[in-house]
Amino acid sequence: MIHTLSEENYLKCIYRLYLDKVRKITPTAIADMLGNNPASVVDMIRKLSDKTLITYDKKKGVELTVIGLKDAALIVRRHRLWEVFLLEKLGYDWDEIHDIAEELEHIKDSTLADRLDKFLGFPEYDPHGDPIPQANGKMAKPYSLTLAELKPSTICRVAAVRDTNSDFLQYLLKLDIGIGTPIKLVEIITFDNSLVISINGKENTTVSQKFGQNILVDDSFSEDA
Amino acid sequence: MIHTLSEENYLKCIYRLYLDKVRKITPTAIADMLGNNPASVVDMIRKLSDKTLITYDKKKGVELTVIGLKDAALIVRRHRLWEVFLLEKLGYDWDEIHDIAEELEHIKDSTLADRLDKFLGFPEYDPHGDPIPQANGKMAKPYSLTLAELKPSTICRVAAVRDTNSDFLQYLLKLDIGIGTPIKLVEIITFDNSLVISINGKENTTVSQKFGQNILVDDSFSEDA
DNA sequence: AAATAAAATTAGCCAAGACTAATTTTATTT
DNA sequence: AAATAAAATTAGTCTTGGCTAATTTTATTT
Ligand SMILES: [Mn+2]
Ligand SMILES: [Mn+2]
Ligand SMILES: [Mn+2]
Ligand SMILES: [Mn+2]
Repeated sequence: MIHTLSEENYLKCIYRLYLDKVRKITPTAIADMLGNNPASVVDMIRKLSDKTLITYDKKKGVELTVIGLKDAALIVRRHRLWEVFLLEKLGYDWDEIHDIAEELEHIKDSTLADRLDKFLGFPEYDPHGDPIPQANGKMAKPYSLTLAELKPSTICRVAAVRDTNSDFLQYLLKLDIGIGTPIKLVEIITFDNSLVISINGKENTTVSQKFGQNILVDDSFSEDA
Repeated sequence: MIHTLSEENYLKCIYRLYLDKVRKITPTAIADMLGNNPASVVDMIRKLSDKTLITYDKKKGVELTVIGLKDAALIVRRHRLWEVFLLEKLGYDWDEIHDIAEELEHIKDSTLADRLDKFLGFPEYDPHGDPIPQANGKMAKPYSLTLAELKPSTICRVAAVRDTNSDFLQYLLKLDIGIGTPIKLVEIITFDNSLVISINGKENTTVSQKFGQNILVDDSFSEDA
């Protein structure tokens, strides 16, 4: 079964809410995420239900069916593989790739994703640190611990970024923060929860709580001692 | 100015007719090529005229403006660059790439084509032997001499294929004919203009006139003696 | 429990891009 | 020159995927 571009974007949005463990996926939640009108969302919920990609129940909200879950994962797979391609092969910066991948993910061909995967050397993570779903739709657990949740004096590595907004990514480039960069959380300013951090051993910098909530970290070092 | 997917497909179609030196590009000619209804074509002619990509005059038919010509060439540029990518990097066969490139050519990003061009090593021809337009919209003259037009006993090389239909390309694969393959035209059967040819020095084979009209050849050997 | 607010749904409208059927214009034959 | 055929155009319809405005349903407050 093939899907239209719009159907795929809705499906991906529902998948994201599902992964974020939103207890009840409502028309308004979807509308907010896509910037669409709730009335339009209700229409699409009907279409996706008819295609048995989702179920909808006033009590339970929207839920993905087994087919819907797999199809959504495969769209995300294509998105993230194309992001790797754009960054590694075509030399784009990490703040430029998301919007292009947003179009490339909809290219229809049964073997394209797998060929791209092979060509790229079977990458496990995309340039933003997000895990790439496999051909069977299975995906590794995304990172979930944020910099803002750490205790002071903790040392960690940047594992992924939550936001792929271009402004945020460019800010990170300026701060010299990328995937893998070691960061030490020096202090939390109790007044506004600002974070004093040391990036890669350099002098201290202060960033906002919002900033810290968008950096996903790995605080378990097996390789780095 | 950005164009919709449909606008781009119409523009490309008109560009093709222009390159084929069709004396007067009419709504029916466009409709036939795209498999659309002439009424739909008339609608789109209005849209493309409003965007000053073409002019339309009952006497002269459709003509590309300078902008329309360049934009059309850039769509073809993207199509052909993606075809090279799919064949050389992802390992597709030459009969599989056209339809996928038909979608990829519409991806919108100002630097994508040039980056892809560089990544592929600035190829001059696509896998079907068609010249790839440059970033400025200029393109080398396509090959135009067909196998069916040669005199018997002529030896040539396959330079390009006119048709990118999958059946035709698979037939060529089976006959072991690709771009660059040497072919000798042994004899023309006067009854139905069938062609007796020798592929790469092998024993004679007979092919139809239609077949010969879809093989573009180079009969001037500078490198091959 | 009533009142109020928020969310969901319905109804109706719009644009793009396709179609068919009918009509008008242009070209070809006789 | 008429008759006929072909091509172009117009008018009206359909589907997809948006929208707004109005209504109904569900949740929260008071
Ligand atoms: Mn998308
Ligand atoms: Mn990403
Ligand atoms: Mn196309
Ligand atoms: Mn080609």
